Amino acid sequence: MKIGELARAMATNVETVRYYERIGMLAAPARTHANYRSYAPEQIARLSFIRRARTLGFTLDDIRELLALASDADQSCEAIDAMAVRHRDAINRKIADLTALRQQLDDVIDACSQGRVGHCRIVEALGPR
Amino acid sequence: MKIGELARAMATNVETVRYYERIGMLAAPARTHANYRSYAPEQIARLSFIRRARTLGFTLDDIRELLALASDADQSCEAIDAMAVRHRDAINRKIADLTALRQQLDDVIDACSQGRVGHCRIVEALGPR
DNA sequence: TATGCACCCTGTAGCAACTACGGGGTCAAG
DNA sequence: CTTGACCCCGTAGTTGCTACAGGGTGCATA
Repeated sequence: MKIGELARAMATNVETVRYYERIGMLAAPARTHANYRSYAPEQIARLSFIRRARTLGFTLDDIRELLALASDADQSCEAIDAMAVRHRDAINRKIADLTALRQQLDDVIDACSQGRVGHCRIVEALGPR
Repeated sequence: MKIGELARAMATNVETVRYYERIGMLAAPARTHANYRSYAPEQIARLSFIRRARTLGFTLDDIRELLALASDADQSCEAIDAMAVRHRDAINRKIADLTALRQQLDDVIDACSQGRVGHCRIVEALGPR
């Protein structure tokens, strides 16, 4: 599988795949006669894992760790579970922060009475003190 | 006011203030005899605006635009209101994304039965297909 | 007076996770 | 045989800071 097909299949883009190779998230694949990258099923699966974990918000470092943990099938699931829980907690904090922030924005937006900038509540809300 | 006092007052740090100057968010302030930056009230107010808008999640580009709009007190408030609303919508989308993501994480965490990695639902959930 | 310490200066490089470019090679179709 | 879609490499840009390194300044204390 060439890099373009792979990228399309993973809904990512070619540069990202090459980037992952450069930083060691993916092993360098075999090359065709024309020096094109040629991906084996194993590497395709690994990229799939990486992309899915990324869309779940794991960092590349998290994913390195998850992959290391996942590579030993006999190991306990505990560490992986713990990572997922930690990550969920971080997401919960992010949601809480954004919700508070939306409330503040709602407040300034509601206060805006479509006047002149000189009396704009939004501008005032952002001003000093 | 020296840069250190300013930074403390704004709960930001010195490097950030200098960074804002470098990228043109803040004008270069006057200098003391010792070549120390010396901030006038106007610039302090501007930094306050920037920091408050940043904590509300506006990007520096957004803030540049807000500052430009806010600088003409006679102008209508409309454009500023529209920016705030656009921004709130973006935050709402972010909250929705994170909430969906938390649901997925909850699912895999609930499915995890503390077994071996070979059968870990989290690993499976991230795997190909 | 010396000296220590907190503060200030500049300039550059690093972070995460890509994205975009420039300048070229390869391959299949028409 | 040329056009277009693909591939290669290397480097630099993005956002919003943060962290040095290697120096200067200013005030209090011994």
